[in-house]
Amino acid sequence: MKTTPQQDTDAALGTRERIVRTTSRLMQRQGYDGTGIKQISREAGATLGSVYHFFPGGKQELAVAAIRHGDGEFADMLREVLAGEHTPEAAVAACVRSLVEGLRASDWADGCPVTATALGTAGRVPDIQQAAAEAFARWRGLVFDKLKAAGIAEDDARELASTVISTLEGAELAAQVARSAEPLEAAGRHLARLIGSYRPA
Amino acid sequence: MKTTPQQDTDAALGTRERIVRTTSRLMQRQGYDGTGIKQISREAGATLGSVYHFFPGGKQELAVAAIRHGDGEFADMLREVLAGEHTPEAAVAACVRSLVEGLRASDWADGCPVTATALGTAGRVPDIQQAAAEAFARWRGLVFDKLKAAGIAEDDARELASTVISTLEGAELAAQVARSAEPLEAAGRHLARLIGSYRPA
DNA sequence: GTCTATACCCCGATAGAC
DNA sequence: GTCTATCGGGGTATAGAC
Repeated sequence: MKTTPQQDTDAALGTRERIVRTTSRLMQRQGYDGTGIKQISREAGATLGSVYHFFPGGKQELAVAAIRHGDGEFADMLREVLAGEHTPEAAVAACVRSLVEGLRASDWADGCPVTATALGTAGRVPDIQQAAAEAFARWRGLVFDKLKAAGIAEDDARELASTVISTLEGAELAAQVARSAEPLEAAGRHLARLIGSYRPA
Repeated sequence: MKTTPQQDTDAALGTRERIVRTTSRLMQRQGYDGTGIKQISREAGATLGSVYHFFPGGKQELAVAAIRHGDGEFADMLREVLAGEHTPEAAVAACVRSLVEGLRASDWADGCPVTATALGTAGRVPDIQQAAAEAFARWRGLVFDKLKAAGIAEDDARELASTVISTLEGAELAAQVARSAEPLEAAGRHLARLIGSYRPA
């Protein structure tokens, strides 16, 4: 039985990991400025002293760790759906289904684990911007590999991978704002069509 | 000569309008939680009393007014480029150029005037979410009209308009994070190609 | 590593004179 | 409509016992 409002699987984790996951989840929903360190320590079941023990750099260091964590989570999901489908078109569709599922399960609250944090600090905190840029680049790289493996020319694949990630980001945002899966589903269909137009006969 | 750090054209404006513009500009860069009412009053050259006189609903009412203002600004830009180009493909390209110009001019700080505010308050403040949803819907409507006028079937045009707005949003975000025009330029080329694939012969 | 207490500051919001 | 003063609370961060 839990006495703190932390997430189900966090009980057996180390303190540091619990803090990182809690920070990631909170900043994903509330952004950087909307998330307080006291709230993090409360919901992670750690004292304020522990938080500053593991993250002496304070809130900025916490945000960077949270973005890296979200980066890894999303990359894992991407790798899984990319590996589970034969064509990149099917993989994009599977990715959309996964994103829709996550949004619905959270009542449209949990979008991209990087966007909210990165957007609220654009230009103000270089470390955070850097971590977000690395995340986006990693995700583009995973899509690029899949497109290239499907026989698409390298230059085309690189540009396409960029647009696939951009479009999924934007459509997830539109879905959150509209509280509807439609923008994501339309984007998935269009991305599949676009990718198909680049495939070798 | 100015003594307050407000924007150039704001000097002759009424107090209310000056407050709205300042709020829109600040929340666009810093988000809802990152923007303080005292900062708004300072940069708008209005006293705190004036701010609460015009916006008794406080910060939430300010945010809604700021989003409506940003909505109108972006819609005006959209109408202008859509009317200035014959084909929807050319219009999308012109739109990308306009977005890139705005990003560069602000050193990649000024992205979509709605996203940052809406994202940081997703689910928490229904009024803000509603205003953001209306903005997105309006922009989709403008693109829809252009696509339909180009002879694209109504159902296709509706879905395409959704993806055009989603992709531009996502690509602008990616461009901010990467501090590079590339994601937006790639997205523009791909959107033109996608639209072209729906046009009647 | 964990905990409590606290310093110092800015937050949103209000009151009431002018 | 404009202005100043202030309230109550929460923000980040630190100090130092255990």
